[in-house]
Amino acid sequence: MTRHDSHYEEGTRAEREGPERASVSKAVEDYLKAIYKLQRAGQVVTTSAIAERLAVAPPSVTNMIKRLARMNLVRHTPYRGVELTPAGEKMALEIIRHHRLLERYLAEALGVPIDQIHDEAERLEHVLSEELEERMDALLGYPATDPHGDPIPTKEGVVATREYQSLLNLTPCQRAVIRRVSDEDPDVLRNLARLGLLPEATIHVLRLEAEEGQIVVEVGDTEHLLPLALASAVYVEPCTA
Amino acid sequence: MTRHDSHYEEGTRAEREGPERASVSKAVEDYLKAIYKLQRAGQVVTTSAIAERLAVAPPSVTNMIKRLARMNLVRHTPYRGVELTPAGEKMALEIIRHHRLLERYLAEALGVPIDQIHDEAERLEHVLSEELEERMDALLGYPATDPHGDPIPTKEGVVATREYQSLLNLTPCQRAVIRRVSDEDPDVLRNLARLGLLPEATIHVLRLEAEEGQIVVEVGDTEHLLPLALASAVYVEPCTA
DNA sequence: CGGATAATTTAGATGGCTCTAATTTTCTGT
DNA sequence: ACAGAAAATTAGAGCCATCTAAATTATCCG
Repeated sequence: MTRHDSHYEEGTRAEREGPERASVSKAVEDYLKAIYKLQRAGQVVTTSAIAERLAVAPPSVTNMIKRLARMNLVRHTPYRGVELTPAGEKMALEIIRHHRLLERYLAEALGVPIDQIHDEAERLEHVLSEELEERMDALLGYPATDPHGDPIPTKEGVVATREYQSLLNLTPCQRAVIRRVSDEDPDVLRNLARLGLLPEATIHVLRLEAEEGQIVVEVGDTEHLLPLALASAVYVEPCTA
Repeated sequence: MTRHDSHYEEGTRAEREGPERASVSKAVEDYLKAIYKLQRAGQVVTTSAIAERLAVAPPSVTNMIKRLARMNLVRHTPYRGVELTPAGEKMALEIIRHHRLLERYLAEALGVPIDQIHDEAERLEHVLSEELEERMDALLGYPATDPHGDPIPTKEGVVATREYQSLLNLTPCQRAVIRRVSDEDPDVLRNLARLGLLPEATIHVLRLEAEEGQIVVEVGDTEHLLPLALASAVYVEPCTA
């Protein structure tokens, strides 16, 4: 009866919270990741925030929250919001690690354009084995960040968080190294890539255009007028020289 | 209301049989693949054969068959068995293409041992985008077979089927090139790999041991006594010299 | 050819994840 | 401090994919 081995992998096993290996559905992983990111962005994580992030109706969230609470991945105070337990946070970080490692791999090994890697990784992250994770990690030389500049959590769940300042804060004549670009909007990302405005690039602020925070920057040998939408997606570390 | 975009992707859309793009659940893909393989292995595809292959109870199969029939992926004659429609076969071949391309990629680009590639590919095949498929294909130089020697269907759904004879049919002193190894049993595969008995290897049959079809073969410079379990998993093309 | 056996299907249930509509609770502004 | 608005939850439903138990249909053999 090999039949009974494979069908109850999704969730049921995790409920008796064995320390074994938590096989969990894609939906659960998506919720954990969303909660983690909202939590990290400050304040309490509300039902509606999760709903919006996952493009799901609020009652679906309430429903899932209850399941997550039963699995001890989340602590829920009704009407008050939700908080990851250590177990939940660990799981969230594993998924984020998968995601960011995949992004790096897709960009580096397969040459996938940076504005597409997010969506690809989004689908792959749920089926990446530890074995493959390890192989990709080694092949890439154990990278610390993904192509957007976001830190890749370690296998132990440690995230090297660093805050960078917005490109918008720079003043004319300053030089800076791009450290992170927002991965929110693929369009923005595609345009940044076209202009060479990606992490590790050095830029030189030439001047500010009066209206609406537009900035003229020099990258390599060419100068570009950056609209607000682009400039606000770029985070930099000013050169101290 | 971006909310309504993403939730009805699994199956529901395919039911109104648009010629657009069939987003289909993992389960549907698994059934199609199973039916394809059983169909190809000859005879009528029965409910119980599918059930056994997928390690699922027969009523689950009946249930899914009805859904597949509604989607026009399968023709079902109650109590008589099932047959893929052209649309169903095309879809099955796409998945098999994904699977075999992934196997090749995992082996070649990531160095995953041959006895593990099947299970990895099994999970990845359902989330591989056309974009990534194309990139992997190009990177590998458009390979014709997977590491077990099974043909990779083209994007158009053409499979270059070739029949090879079993190693067991060879007679002493014959030389042959291994063309295919069965991917059924990972253990067998691991042992074959350990002995260098993989596709493209040239072997030399030294003699047959009396009992139970054991065979002594030379691979490279060393000779091995192959138990039946191993020998029967190897398919060869005899050298015509 | 007809009854026993095997295969298939129907019936009915469950769990996961989603939805809308209705209700309850919390927040907020005057 | 309270009424109206906003947020969260409950209620009730549906689809997918699975299960077990029971009924039906096909097959096979004496």
